[in-house]
Amino acid sequence: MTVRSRFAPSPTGYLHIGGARTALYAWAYARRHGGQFILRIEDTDVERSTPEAVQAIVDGMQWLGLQHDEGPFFQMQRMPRYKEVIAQMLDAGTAYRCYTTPAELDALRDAQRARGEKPRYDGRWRPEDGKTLPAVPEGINPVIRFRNPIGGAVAWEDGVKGRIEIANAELDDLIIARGDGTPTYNFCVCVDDWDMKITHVIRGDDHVNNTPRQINILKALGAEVPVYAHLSMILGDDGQKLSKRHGAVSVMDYPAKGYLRDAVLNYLARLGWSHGDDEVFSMEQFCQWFDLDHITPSAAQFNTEKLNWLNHEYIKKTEPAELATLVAPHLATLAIDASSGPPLARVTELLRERTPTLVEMAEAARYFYLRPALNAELLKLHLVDPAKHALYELVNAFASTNWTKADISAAIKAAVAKHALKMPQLMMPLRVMVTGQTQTPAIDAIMDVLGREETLARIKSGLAS
RNA sequence: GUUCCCGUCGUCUAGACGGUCAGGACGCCUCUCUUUCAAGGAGGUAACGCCGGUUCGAGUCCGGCCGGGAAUACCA
Repeated sequence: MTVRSRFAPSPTGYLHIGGARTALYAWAYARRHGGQFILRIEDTDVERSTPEAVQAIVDGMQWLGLQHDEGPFFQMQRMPRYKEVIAQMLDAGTAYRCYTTPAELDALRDAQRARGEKPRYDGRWRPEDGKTLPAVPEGINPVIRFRNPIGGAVAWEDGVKGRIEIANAELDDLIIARGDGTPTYNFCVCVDDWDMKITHVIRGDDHVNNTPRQINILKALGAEVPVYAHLSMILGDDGQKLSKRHGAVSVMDYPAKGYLRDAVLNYLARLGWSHGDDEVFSMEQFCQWFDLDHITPSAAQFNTEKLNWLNHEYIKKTEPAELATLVAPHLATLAIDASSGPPLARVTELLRERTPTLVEMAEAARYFYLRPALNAELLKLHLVDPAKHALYELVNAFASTNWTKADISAAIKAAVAKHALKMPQLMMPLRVMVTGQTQTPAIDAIMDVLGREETLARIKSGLAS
């Protein structure tokens, strides 16, 4: 049996972080077992589905690098097939027409609730041996209901949660086609999973309650029941359920915030699944290790601090040239022209040790490309008398210094020694004059990258102030 | 209300068979390195929701409770 998993989002908004993790796990499971991963768009909710959302999902999957082997399939394009199956079920007696109106249903449920009962369809149109059905009313388009088994229970071995069993008595005859003939979600899923030969359904926790119904439908269809694995949800940083208000973050927000794809993937992989103590691993490793047994059943809280750490780990490992390509769009966002200064790769090499995200890296790169304004306050603090004299000398020395980090450093150290100063007494004023700030990479390295001409211009203007 | 799911450091988690000082990671704190700040190195802080039961022994098994979530739609 070859494994076939699927990701089946409904296109009602962007691909959010929870959906991304679900997709990642379903994808990894197929990869792990040499199977296929199918993308299916569940767009039967015509009211809420939009083409923009479809595009957003596709874009998100693409950024994540989660390639599907088949699809995307659209449920709206499968209507004839659903109708065909419904006709078959009507013939087979596993489904039936129900003429109860929505208003009647509401009244029924209200009455049941008033009596403290569980609201459910009472089966008034359900055919039974020896039962006389009501007369078919005029002018009502019937819905089609699934004839759910009466006794016993539905049970399955959930890949994440273990054995789950629900009594059929808890399940009523759900509607599988509306009055206008359009099929409903629980039914479409069954037909799709069946037709697409899905062997493993890895999806969100919110579908646990649908599972017994789907299993019953699948059985009525004579279909093979797939393995189900239900993932618990991801909570926001604050422990609250993710929603629009809570940065219910689209995955596409992550590249915009300067996160690397592999870092996001790694973080998501680790959020709810584990492989012993392993924290940092590649997607190749993940695909070899991933299994259902080590998925946590409980909800996970998203932790941006840890994502930042992981992202930084990845940034530190990325080649400067590659980082240059990655950070370029962020520089553009900040209106920094990277062609107006030193090669970007030299800058990223200096910065990668200290910036956890590409956005921070871009911000930190600013003074390489734009001469910083003199900061009077910092100059006053660091450009003090004993050092000032040495700095004037140093500027002269720099004119003939071989412009490499080592030689620049040697020149500074010579000046420190000659004037009996402490290292920071020269390093700090230089740092402030050259970069306009006090927290930067090693100042000799910065001067080297910036170039002699620009560096000296900045120092002179600082000394003259 | 009813059904189902979930409950280990602040956070992510390890935890086959019941016996571990309950381990790792992020964060935080301390020290260290140092050319500022980071990064790095070395330490430290901190958890089995509660109550019973079974057992020589329970995070692990059983029961109850509490807390959180989901479903109970002609949404998906």
